[in-house]
Amino acid sequence: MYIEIDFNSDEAIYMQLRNQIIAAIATSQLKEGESLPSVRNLADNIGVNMHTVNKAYSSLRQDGFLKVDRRRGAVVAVDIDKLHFLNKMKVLLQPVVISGIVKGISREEAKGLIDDIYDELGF
Amino acid sequence: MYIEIDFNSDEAIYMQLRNQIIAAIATSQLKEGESLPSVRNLADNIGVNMHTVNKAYSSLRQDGFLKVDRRRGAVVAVDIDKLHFLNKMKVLLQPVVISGIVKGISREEAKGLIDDIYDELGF
DNA sequence: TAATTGTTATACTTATAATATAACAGAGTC
DNA sequence: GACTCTGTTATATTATAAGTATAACAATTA
Repeated sequence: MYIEIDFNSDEAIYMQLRNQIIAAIATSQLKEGESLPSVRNLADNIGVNMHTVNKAYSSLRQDGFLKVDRRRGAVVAVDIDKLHFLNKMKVLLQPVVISGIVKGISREEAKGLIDDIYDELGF
Repeated sequence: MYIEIDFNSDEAIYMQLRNQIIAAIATSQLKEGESLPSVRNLADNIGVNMHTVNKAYSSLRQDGFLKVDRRRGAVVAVDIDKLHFLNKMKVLLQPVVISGIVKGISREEAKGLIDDIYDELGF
């Protein structure tokens, strides 16, 4: 697990952590059933507080990317409720896409960006 | 201009304002060259502080959705630098789309969401 | 002159992010 | 049994950002 935190970013540390872990799952650097570093261990590694890592893990658990195994700590366990997530995803995409529309970005150009992202991850 | 603020939302008021103004531009409720309500006027209407509206206007100006005409106040004036905005848009879409990939949402399903958003706005 | 425009400055309150210690219950190891 | 490690919870503190509250400024309009 290679995590890189930008402390000058305006994005919260726990969100950077969250997004990078999800990306690691998407690229199979983290596989279903695999354990993540302990909150204390990862916190030491990247030089942040334990609670910051815990907040990232908690939100990942909340959104169905992790489960907690008392024996093995935080484990990758993606629960897939596509319908629910499609709605959530649309809400998140909406403001970004609408800004694009105003800026003259065509439907096909927007879909091109989606293609780019899928391509770069090898999907 | 119909603006509706959800004070219980976790989305900042000035961001709700910003997104709704951009959406109004996209749907031609606000047209190029049209004036927006004054910061004080709009602030009174929706029941927030003047500075909250000013923050929304400032960020819209910064991102090239408005210009300030000393005679007419804040005016819709979309400056279009597509290339720059495509890059910005990709960065914003990335974490959302990657989450979708992990949740098993296919490339075509993601593009379907883009279509939905364009369709709903009539583009 | 009076009123309006966006903008800037200052001060205050509130909410959230992040840090710092500390403790807990459950599980594994010696 | 003693010890260590797991996520989790509690409490307190600091820092930053959001939002409110007044006030003033220069430019413009009536």
